[in-house]
Amino acid sequence: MADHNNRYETIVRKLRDHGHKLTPQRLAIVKILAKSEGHPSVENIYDQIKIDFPTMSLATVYRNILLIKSIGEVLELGFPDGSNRYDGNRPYPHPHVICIKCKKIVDPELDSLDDMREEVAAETGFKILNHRLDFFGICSSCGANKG
Amino acid sequence: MADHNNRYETIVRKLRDHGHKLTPQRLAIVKILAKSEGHPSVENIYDQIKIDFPTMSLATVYRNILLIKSIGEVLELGFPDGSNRYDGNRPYPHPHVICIKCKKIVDPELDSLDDMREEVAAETGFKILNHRLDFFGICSSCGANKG
DNA sequence: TTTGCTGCAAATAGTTTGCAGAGAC
DNA sequence: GTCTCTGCAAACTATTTGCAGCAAA
Repeated sequence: MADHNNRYETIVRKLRDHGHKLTPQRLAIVKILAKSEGHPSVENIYDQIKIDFPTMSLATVYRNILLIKSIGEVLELGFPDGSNRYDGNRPYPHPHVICIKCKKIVDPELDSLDDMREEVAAETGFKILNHRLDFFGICSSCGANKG
Repeated sequence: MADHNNRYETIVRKLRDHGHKLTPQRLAIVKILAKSEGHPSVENIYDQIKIDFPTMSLATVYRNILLIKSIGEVLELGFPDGSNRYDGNRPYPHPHVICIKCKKIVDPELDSLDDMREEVAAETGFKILNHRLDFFGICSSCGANKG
């Protein structure tokens, strides 16, 4: 998809503009982040890259994700159980719907959140900088395959 | 406050109904959960109880919170950085506003969330079971004391 | 008296870090 | 040629678990 190529180019350019070197490992990680629809995990990224780079280290994945986060080009979805999922396509806060069975993560369309932000700011006196909204449930495929 | 006493009684009764023993350590943990407005952390609970029970173990705090969670009487707010905060007053999902400076957590009043749940369910085909909504920002006290 | 609970210490697991060699520019 | 990056292994830290003694009911 054209969007994914754009994302790849955008992130690579931003890395270069910030003076970071473009190693093959780094580019492989960027490529996966840019082209994934499915909010991959660190392990997921690591496994995909090990096919082409058998010596790839998990530490390198962690370090590069940290770097790409620092330039604002990936959204980290950390969960309290310690799992992490990454969105390289929409690196800004947006709601997620998570299937608790198959762990699929979907981006719903919701536009009432901006109103809510203002409502919360007005009510609490906080200056709101960020937010996180997750819905947990059962997706239609998992709901159909009842055990 | 009467509400807090009610919460304490409710949780103790539910523990007894489930056949759990009422040890002094357990009751001390319940008391803190029931009376706290401020969403305490495990360390926070631990430190408060050590004043009266110097031999109290962190493991006991963890085990009892797990138990109280299992009977649905405390809401665990786990954060991706590994920190945890607990709400023994409203043990059901509700939005939170978190100050990123002083770590204060406030419960805002928001009623548009139920509509959102239905909207998401209709749009994605998920059966929504749970949700989590956090706003992050600077509270008015921290905003006033600019460094 | 029975059974579950506590305290201690060790184990666990995802992530981070130190270091020496490799490689982008 | 310089300076960052990588891979490996060790370190880190919040939480969990095994076990022996203790205590609620």
